[in-house]
Amino acid sequence: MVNTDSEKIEEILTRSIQTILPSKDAFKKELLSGKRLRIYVGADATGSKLHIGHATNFMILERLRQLGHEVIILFGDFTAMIGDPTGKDKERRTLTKKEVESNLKTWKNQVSKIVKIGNFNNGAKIVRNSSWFSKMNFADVVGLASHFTLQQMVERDMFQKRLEEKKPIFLHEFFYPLMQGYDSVVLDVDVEIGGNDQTFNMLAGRTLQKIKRNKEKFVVATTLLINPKTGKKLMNKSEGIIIGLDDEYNDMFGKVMALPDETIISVFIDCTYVSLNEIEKIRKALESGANPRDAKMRLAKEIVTIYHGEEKGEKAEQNFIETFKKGGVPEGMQEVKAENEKPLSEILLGAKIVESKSDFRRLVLEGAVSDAVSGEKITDPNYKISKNITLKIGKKRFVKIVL
RNA sequence: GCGCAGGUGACAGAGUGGUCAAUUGUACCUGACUGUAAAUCAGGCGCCCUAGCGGCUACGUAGGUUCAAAUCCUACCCUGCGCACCA
Repeated sequence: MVNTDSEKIEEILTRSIQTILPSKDAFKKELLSGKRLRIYVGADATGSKLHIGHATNFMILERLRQLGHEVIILFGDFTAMIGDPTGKDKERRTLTKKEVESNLKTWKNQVSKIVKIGNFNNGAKIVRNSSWFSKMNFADVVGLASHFTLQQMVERDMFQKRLEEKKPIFLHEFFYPLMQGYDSVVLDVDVEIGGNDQTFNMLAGRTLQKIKRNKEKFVVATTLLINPKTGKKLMNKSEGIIIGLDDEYNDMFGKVMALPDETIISVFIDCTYVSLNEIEKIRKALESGANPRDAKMRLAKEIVTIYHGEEKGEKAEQNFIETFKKGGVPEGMQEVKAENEKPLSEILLGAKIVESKSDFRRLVLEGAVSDAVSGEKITDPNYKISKNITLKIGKKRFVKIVL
């Protein structure tokens, strides 16, 4: 039986949700009806990386799962094999089967930190869309396309913009909404949850559900993490910091600390389990002049705890205090094995810590490389390794070189 | 198919024979200041080395002209706009 606690439902429908289509009331009514709904979240399998922006959707999914609804997580392996919808990519990379498999594995591992997956009381099911798309033939595709008009497609903001700018729009880009929409039909879902940048695609699924099954599909568009100052998306490759769900715990903690202050509250809401009441308290504290750093420390700890457990959360916090407040050396840093008398530049290049020897050279000349223990700077770009050494590169990179 | 415009570094966008490894902005990196935040200031931002007014590779692709090409010529590929085609 599903839980129809009105208060609980109201909270779920408020937190991190921007819009619900056709309407929040209609969806709430559906949830209150006691009917067990089938709900899904999809994500492309392009890389194995999921970040805390994705987590928002999975958190909502999990809340609904806990109410007793049927929950599906869609692994977009087929969509990934075709390429990126923004069309800009020149070499569309086709993933091999092996890559897809390994992506799925890490992906599953990350998602399971948030959503209970598996064959026990109401665990989430994982599906992949290659299982139906790879079987479709061209006639099927044309049939699917016949449900939409050019005008509907072109209405989309992103296309409008490109039309205005006279930038190319490739035909295949119209297939992404179609494919995503078709996922909904195959899975016969009642609800889809996704970031608000996915609204158009999710609505395509709503349209198709109506046509194919004469059935309503609710679209839940969640808020994206944005930097209120620049208006740009956080967790965006061009904006810098991406906090991956499988980031190493110290790294994760550090990345959260490096988030802009203005985003603290929204990250609390969208990426943690801290109650809204408590977040409100934090917000008020910040307003009345509390040091944002402390709020961010709390935030970082909460987030690390979700993905690495409480113990690591504590540890990351301590490490952070040791390293950055007191200027010490963090625990659990990357270790690189090296031969005696080997130039440091080669060692670091081999470990992909620097991009090139020139890069290393620049860093040395900028005074960015030092012995983390003694604090002594390395000033010779041709420095050869002769003993175990712990290096600090810039402010945040630490490496231990072991002979 | 024809005509016109265009293809430049992560992105945007200058440059139209030498002084261009390429103006500028954003992003990014480093230093100072800090709270591994922001703002600000300073520097950097293709690769290699024996580090120099050094070498190599790069302005869609392939050739060519020239002492010298991102810049000129030819062919090809790709994009936009317009015209034609409209089965």
